Amino acid sequence: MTVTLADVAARAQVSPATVSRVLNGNYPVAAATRERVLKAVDELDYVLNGPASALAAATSDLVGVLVNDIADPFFGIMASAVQSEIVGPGGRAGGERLAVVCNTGGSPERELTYLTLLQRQRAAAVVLTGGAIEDAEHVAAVAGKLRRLAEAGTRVVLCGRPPVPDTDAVALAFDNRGGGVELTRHLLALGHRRIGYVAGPEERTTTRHRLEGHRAALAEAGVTTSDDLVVHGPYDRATGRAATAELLSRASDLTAIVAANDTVALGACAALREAGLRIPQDVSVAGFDDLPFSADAVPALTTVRLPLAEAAARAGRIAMGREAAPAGGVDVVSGELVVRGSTAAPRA
Amino acid sequence: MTVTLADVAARAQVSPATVSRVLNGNYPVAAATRERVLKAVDELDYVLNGPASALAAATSDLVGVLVNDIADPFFGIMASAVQSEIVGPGGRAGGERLAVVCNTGGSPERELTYLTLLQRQRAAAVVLTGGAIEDAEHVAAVAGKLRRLAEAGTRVVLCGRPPVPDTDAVALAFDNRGGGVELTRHLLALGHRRIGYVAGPEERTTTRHRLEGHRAALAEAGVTTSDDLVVHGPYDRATGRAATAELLSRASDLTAIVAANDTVALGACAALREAGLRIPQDVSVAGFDDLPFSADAVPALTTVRLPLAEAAARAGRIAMGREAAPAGGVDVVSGELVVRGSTAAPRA
DNA sequence: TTGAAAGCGTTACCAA
DNA sequence: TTGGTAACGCTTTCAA
Repeated sequence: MTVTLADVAARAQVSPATVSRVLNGNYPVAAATRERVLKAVDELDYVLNGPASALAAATSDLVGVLVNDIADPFFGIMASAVQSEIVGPGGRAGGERLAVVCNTGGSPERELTYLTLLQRQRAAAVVLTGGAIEDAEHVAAVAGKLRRLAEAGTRVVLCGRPPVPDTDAVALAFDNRGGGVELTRHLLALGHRRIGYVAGPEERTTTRHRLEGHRAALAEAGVTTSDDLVVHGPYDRATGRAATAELLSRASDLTAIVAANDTVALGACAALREAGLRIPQDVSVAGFDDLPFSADAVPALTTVRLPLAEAAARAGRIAMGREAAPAGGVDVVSGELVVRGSTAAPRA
Repeated sequence: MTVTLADVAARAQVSPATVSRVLNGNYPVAAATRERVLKAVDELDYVLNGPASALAAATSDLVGVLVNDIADPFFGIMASAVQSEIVGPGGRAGGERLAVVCNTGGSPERELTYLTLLQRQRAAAVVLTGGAIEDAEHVAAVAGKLRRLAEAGTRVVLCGRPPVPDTDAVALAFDNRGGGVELTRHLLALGHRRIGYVAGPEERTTTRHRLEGHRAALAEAGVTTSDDLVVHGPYDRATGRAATAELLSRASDLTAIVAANDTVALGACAALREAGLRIPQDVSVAGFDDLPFSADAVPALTTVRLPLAEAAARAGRIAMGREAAPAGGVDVVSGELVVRGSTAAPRA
């Protein structure tokens, strides 16, 4: 029914082994023979059987990408960056790897489930993006899974989360704490003193690090604040909106708000608009990340640019072995933060 | 090195066949035996070999999802909806299917390449999302590929694009023309007469249908327009911005702009802001789609809601055979359009 | 440079 | 209900 390697071999008058070699291009084959084989492949409209190939070679051309929320443009960009970088060895047409995007929704269980599923697929590599959950038990479980994956030959890349000990996983960490410091310093320099903070979900490395940076900047400037001015929630627009409304009710003298990420910042803008406040005249909004849609669509946004897309791309490259993994398997991206935007000084 | 089915069988004192049956749960096995097997699986930390399984069963648990741009929230939502619906038969934990998200970037070649790659993987299903490219040669090539995929047992779902003849692909078409009519009627009812239109890329079904609807609504109201008021471009923010600037320079008396989708609408808003115009007081912006971030972040946006996420979810279900395919394999979603938002009448 | 043949780990059919 | 055992289609030594 379906065309197999053997069929191609028969038509090209060579052995299956030769056809395999031509197709994989990793073995010397006489030019004339190659032509003959390629011709047969074309005539029979042959398509390699991936599973069979993966079974025999003990590795597949699938690359898993774990994201918290694929509907969030942030992760979409990450996924896209990874996808564009995972061309396989040789880089010939059709020899590309396939990205398996796994939506964990921030759930620890699903994270583990997907890791198992990818292990089952004998994935060539797995890229975990976004902040890690800070639960000792879960961290240990993930570490175990990653170790097992690595043992089975799967390259592991952590993008935007801290390295995992005892693993040869490549870690691309972002300087979230430094970003938090810089963002808040920026607002302080403009004269803001009452600053609300819409933080991400609790028990997340990104949330904690960014908040730490925020507090450090305030302390450094001798500005006192209170826990009242911090509200936690998921990285979505609804949270930004509700949290901002809550902050306004708690402290009507706020002049600025820091949002955990761009999506949250958009929600914050919506809440301010609904409250009849103008941005940035009445309240300035500053957000992390640098998503394309926020940059000029919401010019009031101060953006701390964490070069995530580029980093993801680089992570993909590292994962694919086209670049040596840095010593220790850890590579911290930092010092590349950019503060910009059009936040304004608080009204006199 | 790695644990195999045979190892589990040995430890549980049963045959490999029995272990396979327990794992697949699609065959009667004595409760006691099942327990024993499950225990062995757990103790050995066994993970099924996907490729081997796929080879033997002649089908994999991968589902391909083709999108134009995964960084666009629109497609992120589609991908997410599909992902959440593709639980395999039985629906047991760990028995889930994996979504392979393929970023075509709107390129015909990549579309075909990915289709081939998915064919190679013996994907269980393939979901093509977004408008189709209107090039005869390419359409024929895609149709051929889809036919071949179907022959190999892959379920094919078209989501947001027209059905493909001579294929048993399930098509979920959106009423783009109807949406276009409704959107423009809404603006006309508000009193707008000079309306700019930022269209999507040319040679795309969605672009053409939406624009046709727009023109039909104008004609129906006896409003004359000109090609000057239509600018084409990719579905991105930059296009919305540049196109809007262009439209303003061509016709300074515009009072409303229709954007091809939400992303483009955000860009249009940015351009208006840069031009010193207010939304919707000076110029109203109306966009297609209903992305979460636009609804309240840009309250000036009139939204024509094409229930895409739901449709994708439904498509996923159909694809998985949990729901009978409609007669003829075609299902047109229509009559569910909702016009809402806060566009305003033009200034007197 | 090419061929022959032994796996790779499951599934599914046929018996028992 | 369970076991034995051919496939499944490819890769990869080992020889020639």
